[in-house]
Amino acid sequence: MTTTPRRRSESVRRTGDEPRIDADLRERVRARLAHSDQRLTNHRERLIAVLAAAVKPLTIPEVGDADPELAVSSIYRNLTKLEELGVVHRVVTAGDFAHYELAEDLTEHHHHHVVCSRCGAVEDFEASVKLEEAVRDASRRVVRRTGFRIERHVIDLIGVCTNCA
Amino acid sequence: MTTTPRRRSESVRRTGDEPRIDADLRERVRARLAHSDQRLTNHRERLIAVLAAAVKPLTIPEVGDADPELAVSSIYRNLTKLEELGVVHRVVTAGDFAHYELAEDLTEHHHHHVVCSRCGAVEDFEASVKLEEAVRDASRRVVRRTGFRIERHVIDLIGVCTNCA
DNA sequence: GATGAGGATGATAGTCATTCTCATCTACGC
DNA sequence: GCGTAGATGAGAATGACTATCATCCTCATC
Repeated sequence: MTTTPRRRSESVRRTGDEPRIDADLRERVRARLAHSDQRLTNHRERLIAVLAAAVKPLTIPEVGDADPELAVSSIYRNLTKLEELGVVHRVVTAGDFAHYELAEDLTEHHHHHVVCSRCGAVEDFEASVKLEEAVRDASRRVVRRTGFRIERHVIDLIGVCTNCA
Repeated sequence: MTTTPRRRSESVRRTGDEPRIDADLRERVRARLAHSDQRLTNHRERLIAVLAAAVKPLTIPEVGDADPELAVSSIYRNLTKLEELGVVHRVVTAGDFAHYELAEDLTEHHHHHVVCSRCGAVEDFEASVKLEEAVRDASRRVVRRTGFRIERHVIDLIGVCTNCA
């Protein structure tokens, strides 16, 4: 815990009750939940809505700020469950909080992360075709050598963000 | 904290008092410490010795198992300090414990990691020239776009190790 | 070879993100 | 309406990590 906690209550949207979420996305999430006998509850849909609206992976406090109706314990519980089901993905950084984003196969947007080593802030970037090819080659080699079943890859660029510099 | 703590007390070496560490490595570490008015104490040298002997990044419990004379609180303190000084590097995974390894510029061995998403175990692998080139290109693009000062990159292959499969 | 000062050590207590508990609520079938 | 199974949320518990502080080196100076 060397970094200071980040507070960013910026746009606290006071939505009435309807979570804004694309109908197509909702159906895909619902299908994935149903596959494991899980419901897409109102709260879960809101959670998805917050993540879908974000342009970068969010921490739990950020999710709570974006929709204050969501209780912290429920955010944790639901994010954990949604991660098990492959709906969201947890991004691990050196910061104090884990970051969460929608799974790539739901957003159709394969990307990677730029991470600030000071404050743990995360941004997205897209890799070149050459980079993706090279990673795929490496995966194949590693599978042969170690016996790991490789499921995905992470490419992080680590540096210092403009805020911390 | 979904994974169970890993206990691996394998070869608990009862060294007399001399930490086995390559003289060249010791001088480079000492120089780096001296640069910030830090001493290379007996305990720190042992810590380095444990990491140098390992073929993969170790957790704090693993370091403690490898050299039981080292107190846990001192391991934490020293690893934190050594990381600040760029002597060791902290590897963040989804597991319960952080992993530590010697910094690459001390080992002259640029490499990346294969990480088990179940238990957090880590192995090393080396990337192809093509992969490294592609990452360097991506870094340059990101620097132009975001203003981040990029210092290094992480390429992790995430999967399930043979133990957990 | 004492002395003292500054840093290092280690047992223990504290911190805090995350997980667990459990009483309550909600959705839905009967 | 009634029952049941899962979802919620406030607060307690967990546990990796950090801070504290009395004690122990290390080493230069006398």
